[in-house]
Amino acid sequence: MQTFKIDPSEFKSQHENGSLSRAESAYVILQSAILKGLLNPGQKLDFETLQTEIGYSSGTIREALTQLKSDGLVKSEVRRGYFVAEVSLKEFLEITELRCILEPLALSKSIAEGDDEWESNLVLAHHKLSKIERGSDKSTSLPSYEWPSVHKNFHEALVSACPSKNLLSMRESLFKQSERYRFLAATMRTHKRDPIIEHLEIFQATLDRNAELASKLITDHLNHTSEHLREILVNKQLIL
Amino acid sequence: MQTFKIDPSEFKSQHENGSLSRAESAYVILQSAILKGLLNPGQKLDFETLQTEIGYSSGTIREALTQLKSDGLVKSEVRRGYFVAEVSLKEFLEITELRCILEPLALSKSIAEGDDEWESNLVLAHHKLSKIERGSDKSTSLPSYEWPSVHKNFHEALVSACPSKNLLSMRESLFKQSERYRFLAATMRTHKRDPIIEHLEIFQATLDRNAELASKLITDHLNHTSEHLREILVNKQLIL
DNA sequence: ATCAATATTATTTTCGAAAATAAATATATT
DNA sequence: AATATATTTATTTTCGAAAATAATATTGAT
Repeated sequence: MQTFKIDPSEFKSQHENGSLSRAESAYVILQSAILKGLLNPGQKLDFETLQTEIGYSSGTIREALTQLKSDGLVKSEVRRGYFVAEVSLKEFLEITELRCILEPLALSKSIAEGDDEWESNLVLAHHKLSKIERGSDKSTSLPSYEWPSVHKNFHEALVSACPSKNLLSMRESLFKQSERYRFLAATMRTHKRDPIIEHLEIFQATLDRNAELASKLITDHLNHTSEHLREILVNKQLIL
Repeated sequence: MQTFKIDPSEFKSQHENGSLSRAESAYVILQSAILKGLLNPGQKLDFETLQTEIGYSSGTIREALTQLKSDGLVKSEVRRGYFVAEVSLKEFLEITELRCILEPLALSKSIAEGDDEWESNLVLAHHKLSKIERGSDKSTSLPSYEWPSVHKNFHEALVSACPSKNLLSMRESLFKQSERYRFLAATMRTHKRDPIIEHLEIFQATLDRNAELASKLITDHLNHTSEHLREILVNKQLIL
């Protein structure tokens, strides 16, 4: 019996606090394990192991896996069980292409509809991100473990005023999948100059309510990051 | 205790034949009931009723509901249970707008990649559709109960060679949601002239591998159908 | 020794009862 | 009578054991 080296404690607390059901906790735990690469692409996910790792019953685990499947992070075959979804360069490029269509669309709608609350929330989100990216929290250059969630937060704040729930959930699903490739490349080098400037420019164009410019900038941003990741992934021969 | 008037027999057989798990059967049964409007928007879905209607255990029902939720056909609140998703004109227009972006994209890719098998499959699908739409099966003008699945099949055949699984699953999800509004309007008047011609034109442009024209035609098609449905829905005051 | 048929083992899938939680009702207190 | 507290009832959520199915190993026949 293999072990997955998952540490459920940080997520389980949310269940103890009553805000999440157990199935949801299990979902969050597993999702994080897959995104972070603790579970390898293609790996079999057998209930026995997952139960002992996470602690919940088989039925609860099963519900979490069902949800993960709809995120595209897990695949299943009838009466064959569940597997971590595979990764490929082809898929990564497809995801990027779709993001380049949906992100600017969501952003434009958000810009058109965003109210004062949205605006201040965005200012806050960008402030936190730029602080971390400039490493002003601490003078150490070690990549902040918080960066992924703060970065995610900023991009979510940008589009959060978009009224189309469908669009937002598609966007979120693609964002999640991209995160997986980012972790694979393990390039949380937030001290690079380009992304910092790009985030700032997107932020400013959005506050200026310049949808056209903001759309162009976010598309460029996605393409740059994608190209950067692609190089690393191909060099490291992590995906084919 | 309410009853839903669901007839599970037609879908259950698929489970008996071994091709589907029970949870998947339950999923298909419930999905169909929601799409067809047998279950009303906003309606509470309590396990007891669903169990007696469909016959499977609560755990199996629960798994089906989890999947339905990711299709956007069902919503849930923690420890409050499951509900049929609401409908609204606003959402319908959003769905149409997204379809107008994703369908042409998927179609273009399909045209670029489609092989001979795709082509002959498409010819067949269009043949079946046009046969039903012209009512040549029977001279009665009663709307064929098969039309929805044949129509769905044709649109699926168009895009089936698109290599992006993500794009296809988003497209499918939007298609499903649109179906709901179509059933609501209950306008399976397939004898109308416009949609028949439109299907034919899309079909021809696709076979000609004219991605640009095919894209334009499918967008127009979606907008026309949408406008048609919108009128009916608003007139009947089915959605606000 | 090879292949087919059968038995064993390992996993997934399903079930329905138990625990946990929320809603509704009743009781007590001011 | 109105509000707060306790009790009951109704539902959802969780669990782990039983049934179903697939994978593996064993046996027997050619």
